[in-house]
Amino acid sequence: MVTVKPPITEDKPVSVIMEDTEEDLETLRHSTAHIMAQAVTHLYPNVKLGIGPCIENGFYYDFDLDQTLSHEDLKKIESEMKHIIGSNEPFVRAEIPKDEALKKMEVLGQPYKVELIKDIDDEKVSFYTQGDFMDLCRGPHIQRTGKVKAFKLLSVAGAYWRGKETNPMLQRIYGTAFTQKDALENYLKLLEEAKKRDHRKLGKDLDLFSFQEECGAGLVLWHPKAGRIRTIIEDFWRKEHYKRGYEVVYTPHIAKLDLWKTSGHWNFYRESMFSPLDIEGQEYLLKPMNCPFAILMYKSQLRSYRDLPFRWAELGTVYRYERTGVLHGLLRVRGFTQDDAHIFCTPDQFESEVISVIDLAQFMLTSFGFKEYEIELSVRGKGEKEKYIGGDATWELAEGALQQALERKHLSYTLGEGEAKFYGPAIDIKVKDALGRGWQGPTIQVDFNLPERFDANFIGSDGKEHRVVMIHRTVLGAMERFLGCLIEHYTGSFPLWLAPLQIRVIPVTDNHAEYALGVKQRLENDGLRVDCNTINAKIGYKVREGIIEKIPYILIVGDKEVKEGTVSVRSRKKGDEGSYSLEHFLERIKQEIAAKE
RNA sequence: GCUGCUGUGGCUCAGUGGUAGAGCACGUCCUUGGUAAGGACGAGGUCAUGGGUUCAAAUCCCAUCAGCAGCUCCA
Repeated sequence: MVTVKPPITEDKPVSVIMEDTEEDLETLRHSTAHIMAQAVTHLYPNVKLGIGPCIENGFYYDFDLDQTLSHEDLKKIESEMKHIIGSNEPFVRAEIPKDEALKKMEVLGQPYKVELIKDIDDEKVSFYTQGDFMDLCRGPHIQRTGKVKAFKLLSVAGAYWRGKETNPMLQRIYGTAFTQKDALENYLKLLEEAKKRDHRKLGKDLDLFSFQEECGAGLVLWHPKAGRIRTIIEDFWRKEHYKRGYEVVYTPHIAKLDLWKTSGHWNFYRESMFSPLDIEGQEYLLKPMNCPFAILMYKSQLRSYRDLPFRWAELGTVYRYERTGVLHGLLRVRGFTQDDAHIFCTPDQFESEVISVIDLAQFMLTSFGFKEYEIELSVRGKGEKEKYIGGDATWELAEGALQQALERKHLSYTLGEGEAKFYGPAIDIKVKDALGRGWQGPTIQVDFNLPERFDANFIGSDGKEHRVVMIHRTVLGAMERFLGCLIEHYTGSFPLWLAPLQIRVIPVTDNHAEYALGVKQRLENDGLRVDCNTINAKIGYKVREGIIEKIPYILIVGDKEVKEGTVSVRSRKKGDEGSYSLEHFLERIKQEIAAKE
């Protein structure tokens, strides 16, 4: 494909032949955005243009229009785009002195472009023109509009000008483009597939959880099947924590306002907290975090360096006020249970503690089948120190310590500036949902500040008081979000060890019901989760029900099985597998459970 | 919170200014059927909630609640 690129050395445009690469696709999409803007300008001459970049899977362009765009309008815009593509106009690059460009955009009534040009730190600015449409743009672009072979406009949504909440809201049209028609179709199919994996849909279909209007937004009702999964996760979680020297603690859901003032939450986290409750004239707050309780517990007696580290784990349910628009199924809720823990240690122990938490987080993610995740080192943002508690020295120390732990583990990570918590930097691990959106799961946060605010110390070997180091961490994140990610990860087909119902026994006729119930009993005696479908229906029907419910194993028993003392096995993975003795089957699934497959 | 869209029986959805429909699911009965839907009959909805317009509203308007896409936020 050929692209029109900005000049490399000389003051004139050059064309460069390129392979069909990712960069190439970006150029195509960016050019398609320009064509869309041209089409919109044709249809709505008064439009004020914002910006129109390419993004991960396509492009968008922001428009300021008097009327709101509907899906019907998208179709009109699409057909106008097809005209423009059909006319096969060339993209022509031109450089204009900045002041001239400013005048031009003012005359054209394009205030957003004026603003953009003013921010450009150069004497000249570049424009690209195709046909009757000219747009401020750095480039590069494809050679002619006719090169666009496959595109589709996907949605309209509001977006603040330059991403600032105080700026006017523009209408953003999202679209995508590919070099080949089948690539576009594949992408659209992929989106359809992703919809089927959506945990909100599967949660309903598989009767896992619900939200009820009467209950409130962002408050999860865990139905029995999800309850079962959660119990399995929690049991596993507890076992693994005890193995690693953790103790399990429990703390209340509310505490006096003063506690939250001391901890700093009242000053730094108030907008995420629900309003105080009045209890006998005292103000109490619903907890948004578990940490102040842990530190109170720590302070309940004098601590010696000989006792450290303390590793106190807690499945702590917290409540955070989230604005209505940000709620998202199980992935962003208002009440959730963190698989929290607070580690109190000496400065010397800090690094090895962080490393073992990283190990535990990796072990947990691997156990639940997550192979891909991103690690981010979340540090303070530049020039916004007022958002954080604590002095520069402690922050730098903490940030450096986390970074060192990551490097010691040879883990690749990205740096998230301004992503730190208000009380300290963190290592955040993100897991992706069906649509590839990242959600924070495990997190390891250093806190040199709470110990200071609560004056939490230990007696060192020198007999003097020293400030204790506190680590907050989760290795799953929150139970709600984790379940949501699990559902999408497995498309609702949970591995045997997690499946709420592992096995269903189906008798061929009423005559085999007794045998079927016996099989069920036998399997239940071995701790398996089994039911037996004795309803009056043909087995094809019952098998279908079992498949839709994504049950890992369906056992069919009829005359043959009764006579031979066997079960006919239908697995979710392989389908009909023929008959096995019950003992053989038991052996097999016990192995599968142990392997967490 | 902001922009736009949506809200009809358990689920998926159709429908129109004159007092509601389909399929699936559910119940009863017939059928006893070997690996993705056997048949008959039946029950089930104040069309999210509260106002307003109208002779008349589930259908139009407003507000609230809830959901969806995105922005912002969060992380």
